[in-house]
Amino acid sequence: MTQSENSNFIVADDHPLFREALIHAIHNCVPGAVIHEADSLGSLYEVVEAHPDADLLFLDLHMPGVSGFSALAYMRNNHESLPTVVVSAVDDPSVIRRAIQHGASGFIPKSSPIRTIEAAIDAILQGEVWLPDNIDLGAEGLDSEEARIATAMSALTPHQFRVLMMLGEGLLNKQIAYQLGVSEATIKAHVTAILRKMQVTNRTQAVLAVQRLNTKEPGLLVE
Amino acid sequence: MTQSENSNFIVADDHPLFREALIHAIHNCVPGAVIHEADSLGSLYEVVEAHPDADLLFLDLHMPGVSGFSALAYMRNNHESLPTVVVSAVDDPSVIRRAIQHGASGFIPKSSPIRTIEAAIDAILQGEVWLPDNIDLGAEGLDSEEARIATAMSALTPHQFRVLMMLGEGLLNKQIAYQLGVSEATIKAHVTAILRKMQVTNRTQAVLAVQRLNTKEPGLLVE
DNA sequence: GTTGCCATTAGCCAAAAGTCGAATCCGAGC
DNA sequence: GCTCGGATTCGACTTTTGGCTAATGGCAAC
Repeated sequence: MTQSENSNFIVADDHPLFREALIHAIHNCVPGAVIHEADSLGSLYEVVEAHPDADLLFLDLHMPGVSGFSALAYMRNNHESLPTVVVSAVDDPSVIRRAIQHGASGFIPKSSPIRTIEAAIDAILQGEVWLPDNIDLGAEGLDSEEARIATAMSALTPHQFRVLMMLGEGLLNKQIAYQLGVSEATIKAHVTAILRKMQVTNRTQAVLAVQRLNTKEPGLLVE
Repeated sequence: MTQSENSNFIVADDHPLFREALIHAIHNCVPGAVIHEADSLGSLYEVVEAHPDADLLFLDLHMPGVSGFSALAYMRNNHESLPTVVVSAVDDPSVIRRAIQHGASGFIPKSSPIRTIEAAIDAILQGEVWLPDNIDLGAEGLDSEEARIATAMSALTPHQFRVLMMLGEGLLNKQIAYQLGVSEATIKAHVTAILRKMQVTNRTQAVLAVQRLNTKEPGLLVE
């Protein structure tokens, strides 16, 4: 019961059932809340654009069109005034830690009991950063390479970001153009811009960079 | 003290210090053991070829040239008679589970005390599958997509496999050709063969497939 | 309004990627 | 020795990428 003067929330999750459950929980916390839904990267764009005044975004890490921290990184750097809570089925401590480091205002595991979820929503609306129990954020900062990629990626325009995600599916320029309903020349222009901003020289490297922001653990490369 | 009639072992790890420690432990278990070392994918090929009669391979999951289960999958399907023990700094239960499912004869976390490592070596030489304590293999089989990729990958020839790993580093055909000392046309031919065997249509998709065999958790895609 | 950024497209070009067919090499088996 | 099949190699050819320029329209800030 935090505020009720027409609070605006956005729930982005591709699982209708869970979306509904979450919305229900939100209504319990904020009776008069207005809630907008998104079930994919595309609809998230639309909803965020249509409601730039939203108070809070509940973001799933896995939706059609995006996977991992890409969307979170992008959101945090392009809509700074919109706090984002990550809602995810993965509740690995390192994933939680990384979500917070990427700017999330909280992390709600999907496996949480409703009571807990409601407590989380309340806490976050109070401005707290809510985390599951037993989570030690630890001192270790974000992998510097990962941070660099996140920053580079948030410099992308919405279209570019979307194209990048599609590159990450192994699609051809031609296929991307068709799916987005624009000419291949446009996609090429976007890709060129993406490569420049990401500081890589070809699409494969761009895709590899995106992979580093997946929910899986970071590089653990040579050490 | 299991056997000592000229046992042959291969230790593949890019960390000299740890390699030495492991060799020392092996000698403690098998006094007269002959040990061959590899510190990269390239040298692993050479050593395995030079000693096809080896009794056991200790394989690190992260070496220059390979990362994740790729090398394990390849080894298991191309040198079936050579049992392979995974030695890794990552000791996540799911990683251990997947290593076994990819055919490893055991899993030794690098963090183990020497005593434990020696016990593990002994056990494995007796033909047992050794695992760290508290590991429940569980019933869940390998992600079917992951299994498909592993199978496809083990159908690759050594050269093709190597090229695939280099694709996974975002290298150009030209760079791969230079590093392997052959013409670009050769690499292109390899790549074409790789794409066919992996059932993908371009290098980006091949790289994405390889990524699925990384130490990180499997897909957890749409669900 | 003007300025600037973004998105869109075309056209051109060089480089890279990918396909095909063919020559060569090499080990297993006869 | 010989043959056979697969691996490796490569050149020629087509398609895809990616860089560059330039022009258009929309939108937001100044």
